[in-house]
Amino acid sequence: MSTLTFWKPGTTGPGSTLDRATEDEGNVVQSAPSHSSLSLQAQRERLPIWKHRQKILHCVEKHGVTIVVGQTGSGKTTQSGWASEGNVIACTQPRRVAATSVAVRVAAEVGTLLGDEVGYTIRFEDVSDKKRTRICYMTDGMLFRETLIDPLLSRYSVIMIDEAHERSLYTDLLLGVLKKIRRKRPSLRLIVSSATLDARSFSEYFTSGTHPDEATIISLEGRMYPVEVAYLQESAPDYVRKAVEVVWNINLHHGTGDILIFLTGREEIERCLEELTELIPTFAHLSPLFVPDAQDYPPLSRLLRGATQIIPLALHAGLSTEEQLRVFNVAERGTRKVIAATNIAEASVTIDGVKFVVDSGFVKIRTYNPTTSLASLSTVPVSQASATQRAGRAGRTSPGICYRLYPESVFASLPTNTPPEITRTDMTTPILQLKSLGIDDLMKFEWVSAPPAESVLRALEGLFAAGMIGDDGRLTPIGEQVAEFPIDVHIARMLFASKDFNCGEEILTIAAMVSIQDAFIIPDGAPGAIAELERRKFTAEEGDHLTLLNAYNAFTKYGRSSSWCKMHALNFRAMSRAVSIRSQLKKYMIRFNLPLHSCEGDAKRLRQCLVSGYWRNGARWVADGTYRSVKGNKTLFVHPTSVLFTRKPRTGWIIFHEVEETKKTQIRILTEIEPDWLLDHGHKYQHKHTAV
DNA sequence: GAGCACTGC
Repeated sequence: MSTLTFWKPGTTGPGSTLDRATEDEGNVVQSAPSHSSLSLQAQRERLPIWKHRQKILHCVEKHGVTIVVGQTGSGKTTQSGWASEGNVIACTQPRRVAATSVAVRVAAEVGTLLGDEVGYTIRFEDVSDKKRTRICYMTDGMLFRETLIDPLLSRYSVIMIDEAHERSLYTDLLLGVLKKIRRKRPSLRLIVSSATLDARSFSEYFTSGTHPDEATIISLEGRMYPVEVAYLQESAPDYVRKAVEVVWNINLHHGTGDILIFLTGREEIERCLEELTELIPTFAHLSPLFVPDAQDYPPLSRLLRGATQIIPLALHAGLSTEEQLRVFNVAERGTRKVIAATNIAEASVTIDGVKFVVDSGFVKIRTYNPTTSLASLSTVPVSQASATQRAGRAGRTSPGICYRLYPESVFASLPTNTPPEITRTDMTTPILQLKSLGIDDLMKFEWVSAPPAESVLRALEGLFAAGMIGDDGRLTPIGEQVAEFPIDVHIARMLFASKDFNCGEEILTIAAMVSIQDAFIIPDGAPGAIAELERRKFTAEEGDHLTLLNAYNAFTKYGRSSSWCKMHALNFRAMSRAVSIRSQLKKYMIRFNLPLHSCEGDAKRLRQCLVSGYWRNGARWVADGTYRSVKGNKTLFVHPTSVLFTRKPRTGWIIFHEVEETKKTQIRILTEIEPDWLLDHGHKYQHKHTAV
């Protein structure tokens, strides 16, 4: 084992960007607690916002937009005039768990029942009362959706956007719409809560084109412990290996405290934990009894006394809920948890008790290339903001240390922030929604960060080709309706087409099933082979769409139980989500008078209907087992999860749900079709719009 | 014959 030398430039003290306290996190939704006055007092002390409420209220009264730096939660604004007489305060979060857990806490603090004065609204769950709720926590996507119904958001007097620095797609869209709303309705007050680095740009955004007093910035003290940052003197060629070495050294030289390692994906996490457990028996079996004379091995004896037993744990989104919850078990005395995690641990999941962070400095990020219309998943260096956030994970309950597996010079060269999601995503759905809001001139829309012009163009072209917008650039009647569907544009288009093919019932299920990820759980090794056999029971020879339909129907038939899923290699969480999505989409189908006819086992009709949504995604089988795309003749590899992974389709032609570039260009969720069906749509397209 | 960062409606 090589010795590691880290250079320690000093402690990051209060006032730095590390000093940010986040109050909203917590993965586990708490049950509504009943507070004694003592614990209520304790809660207040934990919420700096309570201490600073007068300061915030003062700003909110004086300025249209208040940017709050370093603090979250809107606590006591409830008791101000802003929440009286039919006025409601909205408070948005980028994630569902955050929206619910903050609502639970604030309800307890205010001393009301959840869903009464304080409530929350997230997809599939509305725990609020139209008349009584004064402060409503919600996801930013939910509030954006509300603008489609009430474009001025007239029921709200104050809107607070929390975690704005994360720059989620809907945070950005919401900020853009809110700036527009404030011109028409200046009485609406905004509070934007962000980390230090972005505060000024938010303030500049809201003051540009208005008067300089429009926005103000206030800074609140955080409550976090200092985190010492150590850098490697040289970059490691293999950061997984290096992470293992660093963890082992921490284990030898430092006292108690859990270790959190940031890696990029499941494969790395598994390798890291494997190498780590390989080390454990190496040292553990050399217990003092088996060492002939400890005096002869001073380093080893020191090691044996100093080494704490480690508990290796993985944390990534692919795990079941049970497996994810294991990271919250408190380590027994004399042991420490070593958690190898993806970016999920950066903001979504907070683990207290972590004293050491080991940061690889890399992250997997999804980017959309508008030129090729391809989404790609690639490993890139993290941003400084991200690295800072990761380091902060070591100082939640006590002072900590963050080991960065790269030199400080590399940190200095990292981009300041991760590019906002809106700049690296397919804009088709967002643009349809903005059009539905009456924003027809996208050139005039004030983006916080503009998406690439090509992205906007590509989206407009696609919407035009799909008949969602007309020659005048405005929404067509069907475009208006599709904009309301909480699903991808082309899938929504397919739901409308089901009317012509008499298969609404089945297409609805397929629409829900393609919206979830990973319906099947196929683990590695021997259990994987058994799971594979289970999956074959659902396999339809026509392809994956029908296989998913079979799985869904079996799931509902056999009682929607978690144990049944376990037996049949299905992901219970994902399947339950599909049930919720289906019932939500069904409401829209009824509203738009789309019949819910069954195709009565006529798979041909079903496949024809699929082509109406997916005709742009056609491909042809070639002898080497890969496919060539109809559009662009690109080589496409079948994803190994497909039932057509090993089989040549009878007709040689397929449509697919999505394509993604990883190491290869892969297509997921395939169905065999007749080439004529594709041509029919192609002709229509060519005929209607000559410019492809 | 082989693989999946993370959200959201």
